[in-house]
Amino acid sequence: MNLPPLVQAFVLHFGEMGSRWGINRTVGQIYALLYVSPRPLCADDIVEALGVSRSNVSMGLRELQAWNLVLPRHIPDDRRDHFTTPEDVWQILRVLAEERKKREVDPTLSVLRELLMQTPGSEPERHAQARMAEMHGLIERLTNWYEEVKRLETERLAALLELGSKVTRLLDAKDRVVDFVRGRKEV
Amino acid sequence: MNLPPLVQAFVLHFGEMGSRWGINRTVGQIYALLYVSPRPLCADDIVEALGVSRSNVSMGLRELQAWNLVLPRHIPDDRRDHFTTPEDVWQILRVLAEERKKREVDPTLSVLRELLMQTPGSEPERHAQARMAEMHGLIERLTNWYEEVKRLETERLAALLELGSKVTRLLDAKDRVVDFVRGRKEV
DNA sequence: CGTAGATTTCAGGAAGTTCTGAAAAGCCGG
DNA sequence: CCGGCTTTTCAGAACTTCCTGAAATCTACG
Repeated sequence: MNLPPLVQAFVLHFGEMGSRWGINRTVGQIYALLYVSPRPLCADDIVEALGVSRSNVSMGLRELQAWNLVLPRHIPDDRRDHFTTPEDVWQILRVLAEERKKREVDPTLSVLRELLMQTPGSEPERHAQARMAEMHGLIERLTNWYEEVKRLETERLAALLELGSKVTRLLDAKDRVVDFVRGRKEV
Repeated sequence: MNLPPLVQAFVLHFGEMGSRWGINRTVGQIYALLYVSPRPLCADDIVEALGVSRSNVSMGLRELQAWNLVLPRHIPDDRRDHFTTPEDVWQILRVLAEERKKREVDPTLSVLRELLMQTPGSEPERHAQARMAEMHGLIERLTNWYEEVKRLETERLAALLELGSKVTRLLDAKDRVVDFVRGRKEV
């Protein structure tokens, strides 16, 4: 591996975290490298920088493309494919959330739906199904929320985050106003 | 494996998803089984139900305890330890979020902080550090939001989810009111 | 204490994944 | 359609993780 120390530390960390994130070391390193790189890199650049085999890089890039985490970029007068990550970290977040949902949540949701359609044949099955319904309900709320929020443009998403739990205070305020108005009508 | 079909399907699914969630098959199955079970189970019950070795169950339970995902429950007149999952799925969600953050986000955050303290020695390093700063900023916003939201009791959390992106409309309304009031003052 | 029941630890085999070099397949200008 | 450059595929080596049975340890009661 042949990189400035700051970059190397970052790349190595992503490699190690890779396994916790369900991607392998090389894929993590490639991503980290592309992320901090000032210009798009081609496979050979990556081989050079990380000191892994050419074919490993090829498979890694393939996987990152499947995740929509890297973008192909054409460099004039160079036949080799080059890759970058999106500039905007919020955009990266969106892609990441979408892909993880697709892989980690959606399959479970569909299995749950299927199992909830069936008729339980015994008391333990009835209980199990009730528990599945609870889980299904929770996941569905979360994904509905996510579907709404993901459409927000960055600006508003940031504002929403900034607000945090204070939102509920805002909600309370609204409720008080509504109550107040109702009260006046009823009087 | 010796389970009613509904339960079996659920357990098998969790086993398969296990690998995507960074836990192994057996751990996933044990969790699923405890989750749908109407009463706490002991290790032998699990061995019986899943058809895996006793020691495997022991290690699985150990890991689930490390994740705070199962609770030991004492059964009168039975020396064996029994385990359940929390009743409340919202509670489960909280624990899950907390543990995943601890394992998947916090280490990166601390590495980023460290690297941002260093002085870049070259132009590529300067660029890399700027990118790290962007990533750090985003993660910090997200975790701050999370820290606030996780304190909400279930009721309010649910309300917040229900609201979804409409929050921003509420925000807009507030802004309009503020602008209006300001306008009147300035007139 | 001693002992029966319960749990944990651990070495090593099974299963799964990651990585490599070599060979095959694509692609493009001439 | 040839020849050089690039990318992909793939079999198997290297490595990692998972799982088991056997042995060690723990624990509570008589």
